[in-house]
Amino acid sequence: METEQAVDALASLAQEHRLSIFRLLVQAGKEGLAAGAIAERLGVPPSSLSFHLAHLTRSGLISQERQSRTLIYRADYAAMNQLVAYLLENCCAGNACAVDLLVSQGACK
Amino acid sequence: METEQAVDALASLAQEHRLSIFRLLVQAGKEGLAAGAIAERLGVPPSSLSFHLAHLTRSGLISQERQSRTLIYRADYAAMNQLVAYLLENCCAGNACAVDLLVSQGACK
DNA sequence: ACCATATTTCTATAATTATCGAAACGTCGA
DNA sequence: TCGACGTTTCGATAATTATAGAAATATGGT
Repeated sequence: METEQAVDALASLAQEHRLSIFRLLVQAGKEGLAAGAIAERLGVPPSSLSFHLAHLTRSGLISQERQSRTLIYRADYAAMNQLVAYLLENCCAGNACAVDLLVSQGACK
Repeated sequence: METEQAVDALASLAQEHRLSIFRLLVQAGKEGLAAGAIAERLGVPPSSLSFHLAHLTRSGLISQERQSRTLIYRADYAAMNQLVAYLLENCCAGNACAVDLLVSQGACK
């Protein structure tokens, strides 16, 4: 992952509503969630939500699929993993590293 | 790490100059770098640089120590690891995870 | 005390981003 | 084909963030 992409992805997550959206979608898993369902849970007006969904989509962290009248959004785990990998590469540089910490904590399974 | 802190840290990194600063400081290690040295390498005017350093400091990702006339900045690895841990907890949720990927790649030692 | 150096804070301005109502668009069912 | 539904796009405005010169602060050397 290149720096510009990383900045885009970070900017997508660096906003309360968008981070909440992303977390919801991660929880929702491969089923994903309709825009309306997200709006309902977060209490964000439709046009504002749409703005944030578009932001996340542009940066590649989520994807969109039309299912008849509703639009289903899903977290893109690969993109998120790439972002985390980028951060780890740029934060480890031979120093103590989050990976060891997380593995020892049994995070992620 | 709480969501508000995570948003702050993400916002700190979601800016070209600040991400560059952070990467430089990670590379520099515990020695750290003086503000002037950073300014020189990045070609950012002093007052702008100061603005970004303050931003990173506020969010806890870097620390400041005065050494006579110069101010030394250092990356705070613990803070960065906490951020990455937050992201992994919120991106894994039982799914394929960056940690395994990175361990198998031998990232971070 | 004074001057030079390193850096910040102040201040104003420009640029970007967020908010959200209203209008438009795509899709379905009658 | 018409109306209802789910959602986006448009457009105008508010809020936040970035930029950088100039002035101020802190420190050390003479």
